Amino acid sequence: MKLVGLFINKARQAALVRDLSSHGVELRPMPSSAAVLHALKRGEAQAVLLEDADTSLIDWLAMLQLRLGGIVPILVVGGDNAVGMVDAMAHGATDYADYVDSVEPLLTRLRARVGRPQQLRRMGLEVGPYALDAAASAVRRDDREISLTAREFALAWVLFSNAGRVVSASSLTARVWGGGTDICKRTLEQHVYRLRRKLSCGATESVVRIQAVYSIGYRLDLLHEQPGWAAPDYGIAATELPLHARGLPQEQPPGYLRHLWPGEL
DNA sequence: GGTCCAAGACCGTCGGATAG
DNA sequence: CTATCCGACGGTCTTGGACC
Repeated sequence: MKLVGLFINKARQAALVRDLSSHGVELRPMPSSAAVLHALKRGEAQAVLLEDADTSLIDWLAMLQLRLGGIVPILVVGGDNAVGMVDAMAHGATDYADYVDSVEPLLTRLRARVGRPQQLRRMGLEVGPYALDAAASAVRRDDREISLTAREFALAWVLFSNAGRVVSASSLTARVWGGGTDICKRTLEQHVYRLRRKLSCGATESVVRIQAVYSIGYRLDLLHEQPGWAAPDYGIAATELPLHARGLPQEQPPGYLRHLWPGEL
């Protein structure tokens, strides 16, 4: 069995490479999520191993899930500053295993997942009148399909899944293009511009707005309250915040975001 | 402290180049 | 032809200094 992996903790990475190797599993650590995609594209691995390392894990999962479409198993190994199994699974991990004294729990998970047909864990998002279908890379509004390119859909996914919250430009780049890639800021702006045009195209009124947050990133806002969903309440008026923090949400993710599961699309 | 202004940084948009 | 990337340009916003 061949794996590629992303780790923050290098000592932990070395221990895993050694322990897995003794059980006939080859783990190749990668420098970035972009390198992981490249290796998978060349058929050099059957699964991806990620270290549960706080916000890095969420970025890795978002990027890999969007680009792999659930075809390749993504297993998460518990680590320092872990976000935990529930959050990892909610963000698209195929499975989760702790690695404390023994590599056996991880091996068991690997044997159960690698080489078996994958069930897509999370297939869609519903934000206000918009529904995002990850399998089809499409966005629907009021039964009207908005056709997006792969990059545009990846960008939309990250923004919609963080509706009402500011996503930094660096985080957007990491999630859409993968960490380690050197993407010009103009490229991100160009894709945001195209996405804005497509989301508003044909609609009688614009319901969402991709708001630039000066020198920080972007935030997707829902503009009109409708039955069944509500605008986010940031708690503190933006004008009460210091300049650099205006637009940053102060509370939990908004309630109008709902993940869609197979059969709901 | 409040206001004005200039400089620099940033953003939105258009259009061209390149690769598949 | 389409998707992606980047340069150019004009408009907007932020910041810091000068002045009252």
